[in-house]
Amino acid sequence: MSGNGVDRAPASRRDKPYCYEHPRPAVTVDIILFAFLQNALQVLLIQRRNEPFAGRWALPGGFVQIDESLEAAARRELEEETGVQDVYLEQLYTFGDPDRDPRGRVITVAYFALLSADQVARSRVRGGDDAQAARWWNVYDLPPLAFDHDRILAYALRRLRWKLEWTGLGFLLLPREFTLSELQRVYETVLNEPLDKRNFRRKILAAGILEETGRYRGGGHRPARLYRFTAKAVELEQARRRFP
Amino acid sequence: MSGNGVDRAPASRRDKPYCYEHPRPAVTVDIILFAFLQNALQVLLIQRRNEPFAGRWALPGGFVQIDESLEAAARRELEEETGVQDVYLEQLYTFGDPDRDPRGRVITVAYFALLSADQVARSRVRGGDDAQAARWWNVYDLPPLAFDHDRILAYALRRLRWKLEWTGLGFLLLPREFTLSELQRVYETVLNEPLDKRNFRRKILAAGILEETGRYRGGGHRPARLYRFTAKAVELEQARRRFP
DNA sequence: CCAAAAGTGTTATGCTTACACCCATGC
DNA sequence: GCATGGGTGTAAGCATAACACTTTTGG
Repeated sequence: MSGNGVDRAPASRRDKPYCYEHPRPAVTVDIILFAFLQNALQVLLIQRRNEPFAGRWALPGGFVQIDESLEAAARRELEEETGVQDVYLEQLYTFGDPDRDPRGRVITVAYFALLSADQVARSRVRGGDDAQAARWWNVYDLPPLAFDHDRILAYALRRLRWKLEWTGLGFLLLPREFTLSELQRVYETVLNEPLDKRNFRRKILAAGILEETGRYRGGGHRPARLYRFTAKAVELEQARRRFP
Repeated sequence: MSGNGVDRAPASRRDKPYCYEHPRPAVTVDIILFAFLQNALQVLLIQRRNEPFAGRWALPGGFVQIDESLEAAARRELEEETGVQDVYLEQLYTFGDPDRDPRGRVITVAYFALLSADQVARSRVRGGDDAQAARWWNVYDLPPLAFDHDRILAYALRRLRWKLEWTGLGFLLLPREFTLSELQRVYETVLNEPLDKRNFRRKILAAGILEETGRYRGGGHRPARLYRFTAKAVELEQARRRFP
């Protein structure tokens, strides 16, 4: 390994002042932001304003600043895009094929994020500098995507499914208080298969990560008990000797 | 996102000829190479020759070339270090804290690899440019490591354990033909707990990824049947709707 | 009283675990 | 013949999966 320092170039080259002995890739983070809206699993996409892929939809993301961690970069992008903080975030995979971006070598670290319904309500979704528009798309009905973002998204969906099959973290997509039927609908939508009501309830309650609020949601018919997740639910589920 | 091109600087600055508008991190791959030697789970480390951490042991790795994929970089490093090809390789995680390398911003994509006993036998372990020495270390008895490599290694071990708990891929650490007792010893060593012989055999045979060779290994006492893994074993186990 | 969603238990099946003795060989 | 590792089966407990009816409310 050789010198890793940076040299500021003289004023005559101020347009490209960061110089290195060897060529370096650009490093970005891309965020796959899932939310559960209108009874559907949705993902946030932004429409690109510039070439390449102008007009196409893409995952939100941006360059990693030189002095911020990867996760900090992901959180920053996420907040820029939605205004929301304290989002459940998890590193997904790093995509670095040399030709994945026609402008040059760009390595992207993909993060996947789950936005609760409360957070969606508080959020103000907007495009960044490079985008005309930002909106939620149903994951089962997506437009063509820019770059290799279809592949990244497919992978994120696999991971989300795995997560819900093996952990009880589905409540991260719901509001603070929710009914078991709502939670079941989340699982059914993500896993894309129907689940047995009694078995679902037994299993999710046995996990010990939910507690009753004592309140009820009346809505036309028999009121449903409201639950919330316990303070240590996320931690507990993460620790359940699964991976990662 | 702004210009991503590269400018070759004039001859006067030929020492650092690659210039960019914004500062860029260096990107490396690090390999956690596991093998099962002398009845122990071992990992390949190289001793650093240069500062920082001169004399300390570190994971093998190196810079990602500008025109190679991340996995290709990992395979190249692996072959440089060991001379072995066709290794089982899997992306682990990307570590990118700003201060993980005192020389500057270095983001590393960690890959973990499993070397079969045959491959170990064929390999010629040697240090790279930057190393004085390379050798195998028992994972349960490691020296202090350079950078954040202890953290990376701990994570790799967690992943390996998870892999062996949930898949039958332990044979990747053994020679082409092996006995069930040898396979069990691999699992016990990696998981660091004793396993029941009968249950282990039932489970591993039920997975349908092993077949008898018809041959036996005599070694002092009652000869043991030799098994090999089937051609599609790796594929099969990967596909078993687990993650990743 | 009817529509709509909430809520609730039991049984059968398969998987996991625990556990102890005989077998084949080399010396 | 004995020491050493190879090889085998069964029973109990536990988790999963399948399955249908009653309850509560609003209109």
